[in-house]
Amino acid sequence: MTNALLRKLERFETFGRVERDAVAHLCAGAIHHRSDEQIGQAGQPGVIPILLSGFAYRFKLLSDGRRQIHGLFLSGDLCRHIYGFLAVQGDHGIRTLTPSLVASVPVTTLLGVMDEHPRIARAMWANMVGDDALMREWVVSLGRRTAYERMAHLLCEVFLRLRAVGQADGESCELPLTQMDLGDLMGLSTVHVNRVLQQLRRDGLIALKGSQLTIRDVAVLSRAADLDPAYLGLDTLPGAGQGAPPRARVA
Amino acid sequence: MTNALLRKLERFETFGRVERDAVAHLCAGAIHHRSDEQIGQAGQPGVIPILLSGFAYRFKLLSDGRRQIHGLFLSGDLCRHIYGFLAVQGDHGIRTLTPSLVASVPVTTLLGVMDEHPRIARAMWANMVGDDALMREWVVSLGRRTAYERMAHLLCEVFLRLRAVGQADGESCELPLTQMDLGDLMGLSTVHVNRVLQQLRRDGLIALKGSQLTIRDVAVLSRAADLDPAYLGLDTLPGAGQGAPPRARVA
DNA sequence: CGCCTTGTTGAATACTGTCAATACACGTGG
DNA sequence: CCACGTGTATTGACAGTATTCAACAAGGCG
Repeated sequence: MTNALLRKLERFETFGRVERDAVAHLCAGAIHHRSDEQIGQAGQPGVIPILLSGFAYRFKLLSDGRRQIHGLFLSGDLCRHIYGFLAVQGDHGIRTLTPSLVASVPVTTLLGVMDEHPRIARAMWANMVGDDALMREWVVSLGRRTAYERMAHLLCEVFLRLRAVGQADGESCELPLTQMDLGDLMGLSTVHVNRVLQQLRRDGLIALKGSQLTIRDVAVLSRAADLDPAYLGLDTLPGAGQGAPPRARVA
Repeated sequence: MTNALLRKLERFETFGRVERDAVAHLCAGAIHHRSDEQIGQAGQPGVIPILLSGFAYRFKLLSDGRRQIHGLFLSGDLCRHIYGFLAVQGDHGIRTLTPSLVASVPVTTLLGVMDEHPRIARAMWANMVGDDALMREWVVSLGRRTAYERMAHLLCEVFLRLRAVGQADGESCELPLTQMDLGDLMGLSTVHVNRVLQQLRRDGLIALKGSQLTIRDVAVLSRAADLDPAYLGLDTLPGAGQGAPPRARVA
């Protein structure tokens, strides 16, 4: 299995052997986590967890126990913003959904590598831009899409993101989330998630058995989700071909 | 009137005259915009609009006209992430809510200043961390808070953010949003916004006439909103007293 | 004064949540 | 191999929240 982080970054920039080695080196020392285990504890604020395999999520609990998931991480994802090291980040938790391989990279190390390898840096920043777009899209979904559209949108998003890193098998992919997780992800009750899912099945848009998601027709599902086909950067790659970007130190 | 950006950044770092001048210099050449005018057009991707006075918002439209606002900008706010220059950013628009003074700062200039003034850089990054926390909190609100809590939370947030930059008058502040804007901000219909607002008034938590918002008791309203008192960094200032952070080039 | 935007209200409807019961799958221990 | 327990999925009935539609009021502005 090739390094998931590398695979992701290479969607934005073309790397040479040196860069590939540097990225691989970053991920050396990754450790395995079990399912439903916390990662990126507040205890180590200077460290960025990078998910090399598995699924994880970021969430917040309200005082009465309501949970909202506000980040879903797939292979190759950074579980924290690079500059997030500045903050205590005590306002949320990060947990695995499946057994996962996680590299805990000190920010200093990461920034050092980015400093030395401009192409890696550019890919990293482009990657963050994508994460932000994702976050904005979630806000749009939660605020203005119906439960049905929201679910369609989420399933599309996950499928496309997984496919982008080579983890989709044709029109199928893993979706190791319980209906409760899906609910906390999209602001719905478990029961309603169940009903919406069935509706999507009845409409012939998806199949879902166990944690195996199959999308009958991405185009159709996208339309049902009012998904902007460009937003995941699946056609154009931001940052590419714009010449040398300006530079500045993080701090 | 002192520079709003400077005021904001100085919440995170203590500046000397040199830094203050540098920040002020960044904002030279700011231009006035009228109400309901687009700023930060896609045409100039390398430029970051900085709001020096007034109110603005960032939004996305769905294909059938539904609008979701996913960013609210007050004096001193950057309307775009620093690294956002990498992307086309065509997925959303930014508009003023009131007459506003906006400095359009080229990313190169901004990064140059940050490169030269570490304290400014640190403050900028800390500021971005705060923006991210805000975004996450919005997701939580939209997903898991009731309309009543959501509204309470938003009003608290705006008031606290304005107070932090000296734009609150005691327990009152400006809120130049129509009920329709509020609805698009929090994923509610205009009618429901109206009803929730009235309930908040009846409960004695707020007063709202015209664009003047008065909060009877921030603590009580916070509790109604299930607002985490620490999340706006209103007690502790992230980044302060952590020693010299590591460094890396943006690209 | 009349127009337009914004705010307010009521009634009917639609959507989503809650509660409670049942079914199903999987792993453990007997 | 089966019984059992746990977690997840499914279903129905009902309650509650939020939306839609429609009308009207209030205020600013030319």
